[in-house]
Amino acid sequence: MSTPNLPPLTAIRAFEAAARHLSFTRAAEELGMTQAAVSYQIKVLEERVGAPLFLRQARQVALSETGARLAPEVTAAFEMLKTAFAETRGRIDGMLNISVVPTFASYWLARHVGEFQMAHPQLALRLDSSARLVDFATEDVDLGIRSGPEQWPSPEFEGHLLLKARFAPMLSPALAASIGGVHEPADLLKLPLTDAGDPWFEQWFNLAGVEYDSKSRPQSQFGAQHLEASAAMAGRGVAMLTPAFYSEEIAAGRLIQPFELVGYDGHGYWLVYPRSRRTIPKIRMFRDWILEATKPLREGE
Amino acid sequence: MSTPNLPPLTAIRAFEAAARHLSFTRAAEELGMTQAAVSYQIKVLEERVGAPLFLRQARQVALSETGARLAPEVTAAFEMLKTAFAETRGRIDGMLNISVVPTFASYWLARHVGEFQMAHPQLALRLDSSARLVDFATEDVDLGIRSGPEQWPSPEFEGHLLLKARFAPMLSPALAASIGGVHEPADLLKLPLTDAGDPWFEQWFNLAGVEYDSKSRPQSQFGAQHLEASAAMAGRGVAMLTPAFYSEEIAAGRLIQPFELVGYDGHGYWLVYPRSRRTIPKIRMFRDWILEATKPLREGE
DNA sequence: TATCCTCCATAAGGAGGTTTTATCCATGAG
DNA sequence: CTCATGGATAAAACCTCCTTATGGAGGATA
Repeated sequence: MSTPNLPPLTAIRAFEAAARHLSFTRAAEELGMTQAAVSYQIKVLEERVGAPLFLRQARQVALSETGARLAPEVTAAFEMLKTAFAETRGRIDGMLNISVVPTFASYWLARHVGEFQMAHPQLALRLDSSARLVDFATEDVDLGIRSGPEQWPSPEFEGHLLLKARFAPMLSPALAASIGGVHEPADLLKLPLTDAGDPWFEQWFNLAGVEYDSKSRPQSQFGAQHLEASAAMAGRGVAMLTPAFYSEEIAAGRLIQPFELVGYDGHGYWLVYPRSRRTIPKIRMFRDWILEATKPLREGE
Repeated sequence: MSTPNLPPLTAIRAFEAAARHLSFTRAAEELGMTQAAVSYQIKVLEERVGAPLFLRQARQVALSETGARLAPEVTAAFEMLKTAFAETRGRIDGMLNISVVPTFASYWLARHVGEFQMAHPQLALRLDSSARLVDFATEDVDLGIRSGPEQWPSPEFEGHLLLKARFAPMLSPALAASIGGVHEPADLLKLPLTDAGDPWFEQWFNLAGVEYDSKSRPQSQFGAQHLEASAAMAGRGVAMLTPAFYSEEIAAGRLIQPFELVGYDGHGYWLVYPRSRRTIPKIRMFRDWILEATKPLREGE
């Protein structure tokens, strides 16, 4: 079929309201405009349709036959639109999609997200844990938690530092025992490293006064700290981890941190989201919550 | 429920088309606007809704979850509107409402309307025959056929003279025979008149050189000529009728017009309709047809 | 891998559709 | 008869919406 080009939508909307109220004046009130505007729009529509839609009677208008046939259909269509957008609004407001780097997801968020859900039970949370860099334009994500350098440099994104990514070597008690205990930093080099190419190793050993060259090691992949942690707990090597994440593992004896010395290269975990969306309630709710909840992580250092 | 105020309708329309095509460019083509305009409208809608509706991917856009939920509903709503207006158009274009004064309806239109319907079978005709003055604003009427004075005086109505309302006395043959035949105008005064107050009687008798004073007679009601005609044919009196309407009755012997003398006071039968609607096809069709079909009535005099 | 092509985003500017203001008219009520 | 209500209309202001122009990103092509 060809294009039966609809009449101007504003005119249709005016007609719809007027048909419901059988009054231009009340329709104008509902639509937040003047009676004159409604009258004009109805006239426009009547000219477009080629027939009167209302019969102007004394002190009131009545639907013409044409108008009477049209009105229920039009009202129904608008009803559909209204409910569709209302539902959408409800769904959007009630659903929070967060893309989180795996490490943060596993070792902090997983353990604390319950607090947020208790505080905001009306919000459904959907966590997507992936190392992929989130693109708010391409993916369906409200908030991201990413690791990145000191200043999150972007005019279009808002960024909040959640936690500085300090690091220190960790390993399983069994692995330490296998070489008679780890007493000085150099001892660690007697053991396998979970990700020898990680520049953190070089930085930390340099800090500890031990020579170490990462250039000769395999390339690291950043952001997979949780995998290294698993390997370390399994006793497969020494991992360079962020202590704040693993206090429970240390307390439980699954990991030990042989030295107090921690490195820091300016990287951290950031909460990020499009600046344009910073005032949306659910965004603010989560931001406020997580900034408060992670405050101990930042203060302790 | 409160007013869930819809987002701008133009934005919704752009979204609807874009969602169907999964392309802003093609949506713009369909809507007869530029891609930039669609992009802008989508953006407006996304800001209103508070969530992205499309995921901008390379060389194409995809619906976001929100968009995907919204799209079918919105499309359905627009579909309703389109079909509603399309049907309305069909019904309007195919239906012609005419309000006709009874006399003209009975004695001319009824006998000729078949010709019009043969010529335009796609048009459904609805004839309303009433003496009431038609008000195009208050009633659901496309065309009117009324009687009125010489010039149809109105800037907002178009008027075409169909027939001059000449008049002459008529009566049934039986009634004429009852007084031994009608030989001169004054003979008519021996018989009852169907509507003695009709000014036409006064005018005609004056024309005929016979004294007659309508002031003393009961008040006439104009436009009920068909009633007088019926009365005359039933032999109940002499009626002042427009000869053009009753040629068949005369030919059939149901009425006789004893004198050639006809009166004329400037009144006539007019086709009238709102000037603003003069270019509508069905209006033009009927106007052209009836002007042509009534041409003999005007030429014969 | 350099270039082209496609598709979307964005800024600035302007036209035209909407709306408002102000007023008039008709009708029905008090 | 006067007032109140509801709609129509004209003129002018407003502002939304669209266009033009341009840029950027990502595939496609060679």
